[in-house]
Amino acid sequence: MNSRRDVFQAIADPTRRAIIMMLAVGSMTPNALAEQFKTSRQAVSKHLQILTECEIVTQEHQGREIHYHLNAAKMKEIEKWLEQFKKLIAKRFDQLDDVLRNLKNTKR
Amino acid sequence: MNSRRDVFQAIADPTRRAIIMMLAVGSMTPNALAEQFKTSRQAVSKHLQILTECEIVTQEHQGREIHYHLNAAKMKEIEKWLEQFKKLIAKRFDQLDDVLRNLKNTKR
DNA sequence: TTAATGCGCTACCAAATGGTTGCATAAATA
DNA sequence: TATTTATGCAACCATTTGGTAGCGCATTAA
Repeated sequence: MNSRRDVFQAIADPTRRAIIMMLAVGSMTPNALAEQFKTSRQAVSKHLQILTECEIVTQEHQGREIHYHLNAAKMKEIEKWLEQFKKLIAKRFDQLDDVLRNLKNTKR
Repeated sequence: MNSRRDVFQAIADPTRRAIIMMLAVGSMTPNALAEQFKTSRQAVSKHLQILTECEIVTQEHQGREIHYHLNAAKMKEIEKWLEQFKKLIAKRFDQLDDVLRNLKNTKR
């Protein structure tokens, strides 16, 4: 309920996912980003603010422009969670294997 | 803004992530799930409804109990997105390599 | 200096979210 | 049959979200 600012929140919005993809290619300004989408500059700016709070993005002031850089390392957290998840799934299949093995052994 | 019901929405909430983890181990009823958390049965039920709409979870009626199963395949979508992302990042590093190579070649 | 540009920030708004309480229904139990 | 149990569902509420419009502040251009 409270404003969780984590990676999962960051990638929950499709516009934000698109922004992340753009910044994965190279740093950009809010205006440059906004031109790529159908949303306004302000909307993009708001997403950038959220992404900054999630520590997925950092600012670099260059004159009157602000370049947004991607903190790719932060994305590792998603990968880590997915790995954990996959480990649990694997364990489940292992248990299934055990069951199947037992069935095999006990069958006449 | 509209109610997007996708995998990314599904894992955006920490309680929902926990539910997914529980179901990764084995199918469970709402009551059994609720006992694991500090939230109410109804709250968990609402999350299960969202997860069902996201097609991450399926129901299996068994008498008066409803067993919720995880559709692990759906989680692949996250993995797929992450792969795409990593490909872009890799490309960026490749470009950086090019730059470095050029610097090396042109330096006296 | 004046005008234009890039951007943040503050309302403001409709819709969604996450949660609670209470009721209805179906199944198991006494 | 009466009661308990498992669950969904609707109503309600405070907060968040995603978006727009407009103001203000630097920085660059004319």
